[in-house]
Amino acid sequence: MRGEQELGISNSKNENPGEWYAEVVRKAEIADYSPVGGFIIVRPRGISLWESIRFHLDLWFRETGVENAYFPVLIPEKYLEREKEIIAGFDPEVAWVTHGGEEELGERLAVRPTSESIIAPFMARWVRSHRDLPLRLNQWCSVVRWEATETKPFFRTKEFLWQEGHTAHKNRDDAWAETIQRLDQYERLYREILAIPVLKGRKPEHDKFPGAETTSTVEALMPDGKSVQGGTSHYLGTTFSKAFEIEYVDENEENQLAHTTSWGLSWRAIGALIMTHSDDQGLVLPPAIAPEQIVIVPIWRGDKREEVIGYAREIQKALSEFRVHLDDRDEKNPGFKFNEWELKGVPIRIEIGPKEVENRTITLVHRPDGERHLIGIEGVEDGMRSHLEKIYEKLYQRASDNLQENIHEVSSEGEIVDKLTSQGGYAKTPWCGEQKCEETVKEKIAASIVMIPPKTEEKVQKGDLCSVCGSDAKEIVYFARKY
RNA sequence: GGGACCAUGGGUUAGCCUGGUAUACUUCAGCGUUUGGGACGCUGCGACCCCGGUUCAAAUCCGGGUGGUCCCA
Repeated sequence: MRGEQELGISNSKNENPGEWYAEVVRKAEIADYSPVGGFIIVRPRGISLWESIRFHLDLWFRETGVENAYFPVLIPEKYLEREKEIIAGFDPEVAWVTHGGEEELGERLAVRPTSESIIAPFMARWVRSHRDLPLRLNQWCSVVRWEATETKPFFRTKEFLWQEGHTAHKNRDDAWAETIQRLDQYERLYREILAIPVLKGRKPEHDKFPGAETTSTVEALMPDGKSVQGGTSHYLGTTFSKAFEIEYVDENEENQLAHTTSWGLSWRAIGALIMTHSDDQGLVLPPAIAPEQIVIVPIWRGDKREEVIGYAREIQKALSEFRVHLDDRDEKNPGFKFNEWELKGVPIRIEIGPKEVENRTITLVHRPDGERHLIGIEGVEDGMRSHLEKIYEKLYQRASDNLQENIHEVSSEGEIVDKLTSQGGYAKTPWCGEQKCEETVKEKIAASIVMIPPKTEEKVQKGDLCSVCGSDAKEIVYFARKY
């Protein structure tokens, strides 16, 4: 039907993923484009997703000793310059404030691209003794990075919402454990809340956060074969402690440098969520994050209206532990409502008509695949819980299958190119550690090393050779095209 | 970092080549009839991305911006 095309999604996820994604984002009322290129306006349904992510992460952070704080959006240039790698790494994409009203400022102010350089000096002030450690701060805020490359809602925007955690510890072991703990929490968020499996590992030397000793990442594979960096956790060693003098007096009354970490997860997670599960009907959301978990659509005929609506309200009440919406609009017919709520991604639809009223039943439909059930209303709450769980399983399973099927073990440059060109996903292969070998691949197919798995999981075997240059391999790496 | 395509009411679009009154569907608002997969009738609101040029006259032709999508590195 014509009307369907115009109201619903007209691009196909398979054939035209870029347009499809843009269309889903706008028609599901997640976001709009801003008049300034690379910025987006996030609508209530979109922010609701972010708030849910924030709710869960924030809870887990608190349970593990993190306190929230807030630091200003503007950072003096002098502060930014105190750590030379930070300034070198971010300089090309810093937005500067130069005027207050008509008056030119004495010193220009950076709109924060990240907050290490404003938080570290205060950590230095607050930390005096080993008794002040560990110090764990987090802030929920937005940052601005003036990206030159093309932007895409949530995946790459010049301003984005994120959380940035900053911690200081007595020694390397404590700080390292911190980075791993945060990475695990990111993995948990993707798995439990977003129904997306991720791979954990570290970034190669040249792709580390400026000033970091190690950058760890969670990577998620999108259905189009590209990898998304879903969150990062940095072990900063004493780089920032030296630059900003974060020192403490230890148990033996000796001065020591603290070891610091930082870790962040942005609304890119929303992009990954949309891209992973949604389809040609629109958004698909896992139950844990859906603004409405269940929508009830009443269907009446003639004089049955009051009876049907009354029964629907009864069901709504029985399900009050869930996020339930009763769509009792008079002016829309059921078909319209079905399509609209599918477009918006509500996991479960309950249809209630005269038949259901008469038999004390409900018809229940799963959003991801249209699976239908006619069930009685005794124990409907428990039933609903298990249906929501099943929907989660379906989504996670499908994403997990996609990931497993697309990790290709290869041992030559030709295979890397072939696999990533024909199927996408990850090319898992031995690497000598030289950047030029990565460059060789990059120039051919714009794929790079996105992740190096922990040594405990993937170790090079004796005799493994770098698949590009053929010299002795130092580690196993994952090549992929990335967002 | 290179290249291609696109921009008309809230959404989808016709018109552009060959300059002159902007097309239709849909959404939206009101009223009435309606409800098991995007209902129907009547009434109403609503648009040529921006700046400049050519011209009596520009949605249309030319130049420059801005924004979006894609391809390549």
